[in-house]
Amino acid sequence: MSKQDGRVDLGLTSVQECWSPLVGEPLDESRAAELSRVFKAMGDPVRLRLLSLIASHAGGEACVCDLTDVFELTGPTISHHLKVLREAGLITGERRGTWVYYRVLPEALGRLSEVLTPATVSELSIPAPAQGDAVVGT
Amino acid sequence: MSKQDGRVDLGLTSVQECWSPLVGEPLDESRAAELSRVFKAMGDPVRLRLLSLIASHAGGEACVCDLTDVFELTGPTISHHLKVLREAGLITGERRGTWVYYRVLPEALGRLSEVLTPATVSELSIPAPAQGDAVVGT
DNA sequence: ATCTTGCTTCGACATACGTCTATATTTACA
DNA sequence: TGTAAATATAGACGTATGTCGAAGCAAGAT
Repeated sequence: MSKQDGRVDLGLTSVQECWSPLVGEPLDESRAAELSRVFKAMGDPVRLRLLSLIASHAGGEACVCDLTDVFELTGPTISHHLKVLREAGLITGERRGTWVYYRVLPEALGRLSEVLTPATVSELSIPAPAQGDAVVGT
Repeated sequence: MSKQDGRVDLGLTSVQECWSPLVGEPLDESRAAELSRVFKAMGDPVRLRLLSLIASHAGGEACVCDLTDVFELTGPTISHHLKVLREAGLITGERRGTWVYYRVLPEALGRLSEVLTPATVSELSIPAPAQGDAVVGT
């Protein structure tokens, strides 16, 4: 994907460290399984909104009652979705008194964005290492 | 989620543009539906590997025959998964002669990473706008 | 023309998933 | 102790999804 066609040539030969895991080299079976579990958890509109509601809630956390009201779904259904997000490692829940508070695990989102971001570092508005090119680690 | 707790305060008051859509404000129903369709497409190990294989293949594209060999799955199944990725807007296919070549749509990955990245910009190694803070557009 | 090869579509099937109601569990409070 | 409120779990049910084999469609080869 470098020299012989019309696309950007970053002048890198040992490129792997610079590219995302996704586009740099074929994902191996186990990493794909691992990653797909997280994406699958986000592959439902209700769960995405839950994630977003939790993340954007004041204090970075939200109790289940805050979340249940937003949807026209029963408690058990919300509880189920929260469990899926929890088991995907995207959120964590803590009981305080009668209520259970959920918050997003930032590392999880971070790892995910790592998978996607570098793929398009040249096309995005993210300030890429400017006279970069020489950045290749080792 | 800014001043009153122990977390990073970027000194921003009108913060939305700086945060990802996901953590900045609750995702509205239609955007969540839209996004979740893409995540759902990536929520399968085979499809993730297909995406990765296409992206990392020489020339940035791969023909279906290149992909089929990698898996112990029948042609129709691979074809089905490619269709899902296509309909999610993640890849595009072009017929040249007998073969069909697929390539990843970089904007799609870009948009996705936009959703995730800024959420953790402070914890990642991505060079964030340095004396930034003033970056808030309008 | 007909055959072959590469890929897609169709139809069927088993399993996974989202939702519900009913029931359990945990904690607070009278 | 008992009752009420907030979540979670269990079980059931319909729909969606991943997989396959068989059949269809293009495009080159004979």
